[in-house]
Amino acid sequence: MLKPEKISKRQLILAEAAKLFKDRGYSGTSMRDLAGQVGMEAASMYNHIKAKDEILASICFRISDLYISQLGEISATAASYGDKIKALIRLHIRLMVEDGPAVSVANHDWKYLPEPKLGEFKQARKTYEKGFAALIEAGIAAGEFQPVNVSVALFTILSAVRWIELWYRPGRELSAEELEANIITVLLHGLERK
Amino acid sequence: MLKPEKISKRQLILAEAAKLFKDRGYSGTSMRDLAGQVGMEAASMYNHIKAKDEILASICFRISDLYISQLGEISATAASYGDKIKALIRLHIRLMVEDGPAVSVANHDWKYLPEPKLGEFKQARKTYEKGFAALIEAGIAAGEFQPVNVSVALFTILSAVRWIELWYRPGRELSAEELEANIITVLLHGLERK
DNA sequence: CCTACCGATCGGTAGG
DNA sequence: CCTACCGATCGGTAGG
Repeated sequence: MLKPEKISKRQLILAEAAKLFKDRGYSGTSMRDLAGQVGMEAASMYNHIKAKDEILASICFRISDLYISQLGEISATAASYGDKIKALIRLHIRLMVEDGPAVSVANHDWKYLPEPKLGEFKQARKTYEKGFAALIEAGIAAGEFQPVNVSVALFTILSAVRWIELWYRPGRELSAEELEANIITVLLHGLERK
Repeated sequence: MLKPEKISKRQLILAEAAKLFKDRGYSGTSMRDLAGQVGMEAASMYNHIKAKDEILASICFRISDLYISQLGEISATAASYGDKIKALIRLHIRLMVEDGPAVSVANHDWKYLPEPKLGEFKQARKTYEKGFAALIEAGIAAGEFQPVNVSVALFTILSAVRWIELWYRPGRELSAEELEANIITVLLHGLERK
């Protein structure tokens, strides 16, 4: 028999955990902090989750799975490399706006995963980075992009979109669409006027 | 009477703390971890520092003071706005390579500062960001830069240089000079070939 | 889902 | 700079 209540309680714990981990870090968040946010005693949470690090793993891998599957879809389209990069930038911004705390945890707190989860996550991240880098490399080979160092281009783009969660507040002054357009301008066309 | 030994012991504690905070986070690093790294008992460190959070504050404000004073010097030169931005990018890369762990702590662990230090640090960061933004704004007004949203340009540049410490290993494949040149190309000229 | 509790570890102090 | 120790809090379990 399915227990929909148990599933949603677990989701609630994961969602509140993402918010707390984002604000105070994984080590800085106690199971009692989290229990208070969820509205139960710390001991009761163990009916829904196995351990503190299982919460962390669940958040991190949900996000990395999402990114990897989306990258696959975007890579498989017939668009130009410039348009594929733009689609990836939009993907990052959209996920950041819709799922901010979890994205933040996957970006910063993954290092507290215990082995072997830590190794698996690093592997997943490397898979994503390699797929992204392959698009940049192909764009250079096709003459679409400048012949820059691929790692520098990759991490400049990734860092620009990852840092959004640290300063961007939706609605205030800049809409998500304007944010996308401006980041694409800076990264693809450059700050300097030609 | 000056006690040069005490001063250098304190510096040693601060240097080792920066490395541990970078790797495990502030909350994830215990005073016993740190004491082990320094080569003394946890209790003995209190002869050199007042409290754990005083270590954090010392690291964070040393870095923020450095950035603010350097920004002032660069702003005061007669260079073009493009050259001023380039000089700031080089400053960030140089400090990252020379003082990586401390820069990393100032970028990530400042949020664990207790009040009123937390407010002071946020203020210092805002001062730096406003000075940087003023250069971008002036560059746009002078027709040197494209009319992009200033916040987007500012944080795209800042994030690109801050993220370097998470992936760049000096010497391997890419020298610091090549790194500088490539980042400047992507950020100022854009990835797409014109 | 709660009460009661475990052993371990935390930042920090007393006293020498 | 060390030994010895403090009260608080940690992640987690037993038992209901």
